[in-house]
Amino acid sequence: MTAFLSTYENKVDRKKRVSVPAPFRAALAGSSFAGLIVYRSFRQPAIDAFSRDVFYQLNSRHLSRSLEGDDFERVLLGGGDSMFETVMAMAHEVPFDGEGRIVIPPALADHAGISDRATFAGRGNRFEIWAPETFRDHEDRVIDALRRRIGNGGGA
Amino acid sequence: MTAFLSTYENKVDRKKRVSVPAPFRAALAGSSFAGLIVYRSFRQPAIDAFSRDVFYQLNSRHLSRSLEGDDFERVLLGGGDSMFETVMAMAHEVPFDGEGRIVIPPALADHAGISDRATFAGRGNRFEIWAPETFRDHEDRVIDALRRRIGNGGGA
DNA sequence: CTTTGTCCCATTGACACCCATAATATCCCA
DNA sequence: TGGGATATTATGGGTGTCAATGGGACAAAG
Repeated sequence: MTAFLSTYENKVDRKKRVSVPAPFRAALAGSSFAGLIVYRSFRQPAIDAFSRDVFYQLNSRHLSRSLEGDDFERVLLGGGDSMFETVMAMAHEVPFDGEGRIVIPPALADHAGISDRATFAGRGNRFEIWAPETFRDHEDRVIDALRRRIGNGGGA
Repeated sequence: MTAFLSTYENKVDRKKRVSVPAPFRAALAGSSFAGLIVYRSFRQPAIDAFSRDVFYQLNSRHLSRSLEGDDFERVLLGGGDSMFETVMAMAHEVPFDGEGRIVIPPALADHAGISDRATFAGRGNRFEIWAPETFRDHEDRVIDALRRRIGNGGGA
């Protein structure tokens, strides 16, 4: 499976459309659905985005785990994993238009503070969508923390 | 896999292209992708370069580890491994052209201070790209430090 | 009838691909 | 061993293609 790599910044046009970077679309090719799964990030002022296939894979894995444990109650009634169930309810399916653009659901754009530009940040198996300034600040802080943690050991 | 050895200096042409030294390209032969993964070095004013295959292996291991552990929260929320995620976002995939050249992403060239010439320094499993003067200064200092250490700590 | 969203087509600007040349290293054979 | 032939590299530049963006037409919804 291809990974989501690198960071891209694109324009949100006046119809609220934004191009998903071509390399990310390529990583999604072969998916049963031309589009994305998105939801509000729990930890950050950002949007989490997945391939629909990975999402479905997660779901079936979740189901088989309950079945293997003969936990019929759980399969039928749910519960016991509110995180999982909450995310499923929060998720939006957003389709591509003919040019590979999406419309970010207003509630999510709001949460991320996205208005006229959007940053797509690859995270391997998924990617995130941010307001550009917010993203820069956030990454600067994270990189600083990492640099402090690894020190300049080895230096050479 | 062959290692990246020795140091080469090449010209950056007016289209910002620079030839990757042939021995380094040879070391990358057999990769599924004719090109490199590059990102800003954490510690130095330089660019780190990897084989793409190494990167993708990292990623798929990362996912399968989470799935095998049924760690849905980790997959869905991310945030469990900031080094991994940060590098994924910082990384650029740069393809070779027919002649084995790459275009260094402007942000990275800037970070390394590269304008019209670039130095490729082999580091075994990876290599680095520097501005020539910066590289010379840096190596001088490192070699000096090493020499002092050996001289004092002694033995031979 | 107005509004919202989807589809389709046009524009532009960057870059990947192509070919050409020069410089270097390598090989082969006398 | 020398010297020319040959392959491989590094470099320069033109051009077609595709991605990103903009906007209009049409359909669905209120």
